[in-house]
Order: sequence, then C-alpha cells, then structure tokens
Amino acid sequence: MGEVAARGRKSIGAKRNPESADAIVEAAEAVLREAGYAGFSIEAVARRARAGKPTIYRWWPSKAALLIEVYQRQKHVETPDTGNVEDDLAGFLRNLFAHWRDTPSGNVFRSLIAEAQSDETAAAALAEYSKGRRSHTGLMIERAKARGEVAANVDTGIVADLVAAYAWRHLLSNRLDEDEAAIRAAVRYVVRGIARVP
Amino acid sequence: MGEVAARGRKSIGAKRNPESADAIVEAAEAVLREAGYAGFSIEAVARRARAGKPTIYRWWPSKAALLIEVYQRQKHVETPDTGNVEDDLAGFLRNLFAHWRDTPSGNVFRSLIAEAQSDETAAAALAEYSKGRRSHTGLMIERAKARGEVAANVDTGIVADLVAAYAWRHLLSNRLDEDEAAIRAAVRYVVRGIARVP
Amino acid sequence: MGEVAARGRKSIGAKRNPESADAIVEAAEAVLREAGYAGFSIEAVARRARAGKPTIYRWWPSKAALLIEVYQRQKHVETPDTGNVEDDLAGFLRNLFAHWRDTPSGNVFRSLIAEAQSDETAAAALAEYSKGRRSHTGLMIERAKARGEVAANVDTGIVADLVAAYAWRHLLSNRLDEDEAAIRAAVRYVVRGIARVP
Amino acid sequence: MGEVAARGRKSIGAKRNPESADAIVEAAEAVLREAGYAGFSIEAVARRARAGKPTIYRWWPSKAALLIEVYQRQKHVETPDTGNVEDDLAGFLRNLFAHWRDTPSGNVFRSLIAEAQSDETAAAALAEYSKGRRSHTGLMIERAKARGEVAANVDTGIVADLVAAYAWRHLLSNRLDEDEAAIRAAVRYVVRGIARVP
DNA sequence: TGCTAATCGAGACGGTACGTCTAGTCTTTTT
DNA sequence: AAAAAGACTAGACGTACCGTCTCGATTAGCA
Repeated sequence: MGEVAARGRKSIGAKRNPESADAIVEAAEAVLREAGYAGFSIEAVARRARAGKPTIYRWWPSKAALLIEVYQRQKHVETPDTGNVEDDLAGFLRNLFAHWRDTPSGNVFRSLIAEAQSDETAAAALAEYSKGRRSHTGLMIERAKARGEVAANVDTGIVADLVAAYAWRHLLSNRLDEDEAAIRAAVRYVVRGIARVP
Repeated sequence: MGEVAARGRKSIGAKRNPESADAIVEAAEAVLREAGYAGFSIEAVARRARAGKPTIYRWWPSKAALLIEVYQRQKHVETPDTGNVEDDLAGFLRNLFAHWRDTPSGNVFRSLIAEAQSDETAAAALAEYSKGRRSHTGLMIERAKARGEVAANVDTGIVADLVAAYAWRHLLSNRLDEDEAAIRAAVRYVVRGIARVP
Repeated sequence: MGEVAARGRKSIGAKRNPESADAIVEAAEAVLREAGYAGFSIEAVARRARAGKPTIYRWWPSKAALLIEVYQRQKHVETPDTGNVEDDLAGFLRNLFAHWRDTPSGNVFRSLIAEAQSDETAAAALAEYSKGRRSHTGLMIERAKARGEVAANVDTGIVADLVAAYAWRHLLSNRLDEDEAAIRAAVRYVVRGIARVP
Repeated sequence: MGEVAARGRKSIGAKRNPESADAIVEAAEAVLREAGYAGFSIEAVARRARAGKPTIYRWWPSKAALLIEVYQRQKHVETPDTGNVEDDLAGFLRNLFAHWRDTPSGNVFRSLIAEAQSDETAAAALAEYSKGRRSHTGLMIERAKARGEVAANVDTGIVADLVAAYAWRHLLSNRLDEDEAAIRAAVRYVVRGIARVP
C-alpha cells in the first residue's frame, strides 16, 4: 500500500513525483474506506501518505478535487445492454448499488455530494461529472428509442435524471441494500407508468 | 430577533428556559441563512444567540439535532389536491422547489443531508424524518388510487420515493430553478410511463 | 461518611442545616484527599456532598473560605516541651511533617497557599491564620527565654517565621520526607548559628 | 511590544520562528504583570501574542513550562561578595525582595510555585530549578568557609535552604516589603544563632 | 393556626478556558 | 523548479467549572 511504500520517499527534483501523487490518492481512498467521510481530512491524508500538506494543496486545491480524482480512479459501472430497457435500467441500478456497497466508491461519492453542499468548487466539479454520467446513462434510453421501445419524443436527459436521483437518494440514505423487487418496481413505474390501464 | 432579545437573558431556575431555546434555534437559522452550511458551527450559533456552548450541547447533542429542529420549525409544503395526480405531484414539486429556494429551508435541509453523511445520529434522524414525509407525499397517490386514477397494486412508497429522490437530487445539485416543463415531464414519465404506446 | 448520609437531606426550615454544612466540609476534605488540589472544585464538592452549589456559596464565599474551614477542622500539631529548645523545635517540625504527610492536612494547606496566590481573600485569611500559628510556635521560644536558654533580646516572631518558612518550603516542594538529621541540622543552625567558634 | 509587532507574523518555513517564541514569552510576561496569576491562561497569552494555541502547546507543553521560561528570561539576582557572610546573605535577600517587588519576576515565581501544587510537571521543573539556585546561593556560604568565617562542617545546602525558605515564605505571604532590620535579624540568627552566650 | 421568610437540593444559565484537531499558507532545504 | 517537511495563524471541537439564578419543597418562628 501507498502508506508503506511512502516511507522515506524523497523529492525527485524539479518535476512532479508520480509516486507521491499515487501515494496521496491511495491514502485518500484508504482513509475514506476506513474512517469514512467523517475522518477524511487533508491532514489525515497527508499523514497516511507521509506527504506534506502543501504537496496535496499544490495538486488538488480542495478536498473536492481530491475526492473527484479518487472517484474517477474507481472502476465505473457499465450500462448493460439486454435488448430490454426495463432490464437494462434495473440491472444498471442493481450493479451500481452493489458497486457502491462493496467498494469505497460509495463512500467517496457520498463524500463528494456532501462536500458540494458547502464548497463551491466541489459543486461545480460534481455538476460537470454528473453531466457526463447522465449522458452515459442516457445511452440505455437512446438504444431503446432506436429499438422503438421508447417513444421518440421522450426527453432522455429527464429519464436519466430520474434514474440518477433514485440512485443518489438510496446512497445518501444508506439504503443501498434495497431489494431487487423494489428497484425493478421503481424502474417499471418510469418505463410503464403508474396509471391504471382502462 | 433573538440575538437582541438575548441580552441579559438568565436562567429561570432548574428548568429549561424557552427563551434561550428559541434564541438558539433562531440564531441557528440566521447563521445558515447568512453563512450557509460552511459557516454553520456551534460556536457561531452560540455567539449569535448570546448563549453558552454548553447550553446548546445540553439540549442538542449534535449539529444534526439542531439542524433537525431548525428544519422542523420551518413551514412545510402542503400537498395539493386538484383531483388529478399529475397536477398534484407537479404542483407539489413546484411548491417545494420554490419553498427551498425562497426560504432558509433549502439550506437547512441540504445541510442536514450533508451532515448525515458523516454523522450517524444525523443519518438516523434524517431517516426518521424522511419516513414521515414519505407517507405525507404518499397521500397524493392514495387519493388517486381512491379515484381510480392509479392502479390499485401500485406501491405508494416507491412512487413517493421516486418523487422525493427527484427533489433531493435537484436540491443537492443546485437545480431548484428547474423549469415547470421539466418537472412536469418527469412527473408524467412516472405517472404515464415512457413506453411507446403501440 | 457524609456523602452517604446526605441522601435525601433537605432543608430544616429557615435556618442553617448543620448536617449540610458538615457534609460539605467532609466532602471537601475527601475530594482533597483523593484528588488533591488539582481536582478540588466547588462542583466536585457539591457533587460529593449531594449539595447544591448555591448552598456552598451561601456559607463559603470562595474556595479559600472552604479550604480554611477544612484546615481548621484538622487536628493541629502541638508544640513539644522537652526543656530544650533545639529538641522542641526539631520535634515540632518532625511531627508537623508527619502530620502533613499522613493526613489530608498537608494537601489542604498546600492548596490554601496556592489559592492565596490568585485570590485576595485567601491571602488575607492565610495571613490571619499564620499570625495565630506564629505566636503558637513562638511559645517554644518564649519558654526557652524564660529558662535562660535563649537570649532575651531575640525577636520571637522572626525565629518562628524562620521555622514556619522551613516547613512551608518543604511542604510546597514535596520534601516532607526530609530525614531527621537534616531537620535537626537546620534547627541547630538557627539555635546555635553557623559561625566558627574561635 | 510583542503584541503590536506580531501583526501579520507568519511561518518562516519548516523551523521554529523565534519571533513567535519571543512574542509568546513576552505576552505571557505581560499577562502576568497586568492580570496576575489569576488571569494567566494559555488563551490569554495566545490572544495577546496573536499566536495560535497549538503553537504554544507545541513548544511549552504546560503552563508551568511557559512560566519557567518566562522566569528564566528575567534578570537574576546576583550574590554579593562583601567579605562578610552576614552582609552577603542580608544583601542578597534585600536585592531579591526588591527584584521580586519591582519586576514581574515575583508574580511569575509565585505563579510557578502555585502551579506546582496541582501540576506534576510544574513540581518537577520547579525542583530542578531550585536545585540550581540552591547551589548558587550556597556559593556565599562556601566563600565564607574558605575565609574561615563559617565552620567547615556546616552543611551548605541546608543553610541555602533556610535562606530560600525565608524568601519563599515572604513572597508567598505578600511580605516582600519586610524591613531591612527584620531581614538582617533573621540572617543573624542563622549565622550567629539565637543561643544566649554564657 | 396560618403566613412569611429563609434554607435546602437541583440544575439551567451565560461565560471562560481547556487541550486537540484541521484549514490553508508560508518558507527552508533537498533533489 | 518542484517536492518534502513542518511551522504558522486562526478558529472550531466538545468538556469542565465558574458564580448566579430560579424553582419547588420544607420548616421555624412571628402574627
């Protein structure tokens, strides 16, 4: 682990030391994994990475920037492609919940959202990041449109937004262990609607 | 305002002084309004309320507890009853967004969610609070069921969850100025579904 | 002990309850014995005595006042009368050191002196108390004068002062275990002087 | 003064900033001079020195440590060398009393002794310091021995102890204005003894 | 006998200080 | 030129006491 390799790490001269950068991001991830957002501080990361605080501030001007880099290093959840939009969305959410539950990713992303509530730059970074993810999620809808499964005039962004909102809410409420049926029902309501068929 | 009336406020004996409690909650609200979550500290509240820190800690063991009380003192958004579930839900969201935008409530609730990401008691309190609100929102669905507008086998909780998720996501992403059309589209997708009608 | 008997002790009408006073002084003594001056606070005494703080403040306006009462309740060291002034003074110091070492008295008196360094009333009370003790110690010198052992023109107060100073210094420096020989030598220097006899 | 020069003082890199250390010790001295031991707190010193509390705690782990440094920065009283031990000791005491009376030293040393009654480290530091001063005072006795003025078998340490005890007692009892005659009498009793010459 | 007044335990109150932690900045030294 | 290291000011954290205040109860002594 980074925090061990870091012992006695020295400057390598007038250029960025990738060992340090790695050690810092790994330390940040480790801190988040072990102590959660509550224990996540630049101090703690610097201690763990055996780095000076200014070294961290030089490359990541805020906690948020570091959080984003940590999150982006995590493996992301891919969007399934089963040929059925309901299965795609439900499968995606199931995988995402599992990913957030079983890796530090969940902690990292929760922290990022929390940070964005008091830090302007975190908010901006999160917005930027979300935009990218939204279009990624939107692919599933677009494919369904192409298959004729979804009406052409549906706003892909809004649907992706609903799906992301459902995921966020469960992450932020510690409800990532939601059972399969509930996830599927939520997806079905979006896909089929809740109106009584006359 | 509390911070003025507070001058010279003393103990009223071996029981809680409601004047102090009021001054503290009002000060907390004022701090959140003026400095946001970033500037919200027990110290700041104590200073503003002209109260001792121990007085705050005596009654609100954590920042979260204070946030919750502040939030609950705010006027809540009522659920409309237009006779049409889509109008009800869209109207509710519109009102909720306006409320969060135009009063300190939004800031308070954002802060509470953020706090819950690092504070166990805040998480528990938020879960408890959410449960209550979910059933409140669910009333709109129940009424629609009673009218025959919504299928009887629809899970009210899941629909309320979707609506709340949409609201949370917009609050946490600084997108409370979402336009009417987008809100209505999102609600329609839930109510009518996105599937192409054959 | 006071702290047990205190359970349920109440007012006995419009006059001072001697049970309470006793319980408080005993509690103060117990706190000093067990936690020393560092742990001696009005809060701690009130807790231990199951008394209200105002009850303490009503009768003892300062920590110093309470300390003085506690000290005066202690048994005092008597001045020996052996017929020899050197033996008297050495014996007195030996007994005093033992008393301070083996009872709470030492802790109490140390505390009183310490308190007097930052509390005016404690300083005054200590001065008053010291005056009394000085004349008490002076008796040994007066008796020696009467026996013709000590020159008539010797200032009794100054000699008593030297003896008290020696005692204070050892108390305040945690050197109450000074051996017999050193005490005797110090006394001899005062009685016989250090000058070389030609 | 330190508290003015301190404005805008910053770190001077990865090493101790002597300006800060100076400002802190000077502030401590000023606080003791102006508010006495009662008003002497780390908070007050930090405020006065415009220093962060952790900076103080980094270098002086306790109030006692800071007090000692303040005391040691004061000019010390030299031991006179008149060729007569009685004049030496009386002169030394007279100078010491004046020094304690007219400079903050007296307040500082009083505080240190008081602090030592509740703080173990202060007690240890005071003992260490006292040892050094005792041998310093002892020089006057040693010189008298060399001159044949004092008997060779006299224990220098005990005599020095008697002298220090007399000084402490007057300091702690607010009797630094003791008149010349009383000081000289006390010294004479030690040097010549109080016994009636037959 | 019934009222007044003082006392009691209790504990809340506005404050100050504690000693620790983190934020974000600064500078020297090393490579 | 940049990394490493650690000091710096600043201020929040949650706790312990300070000395004051009011409460509700209890009871002695005066009316």
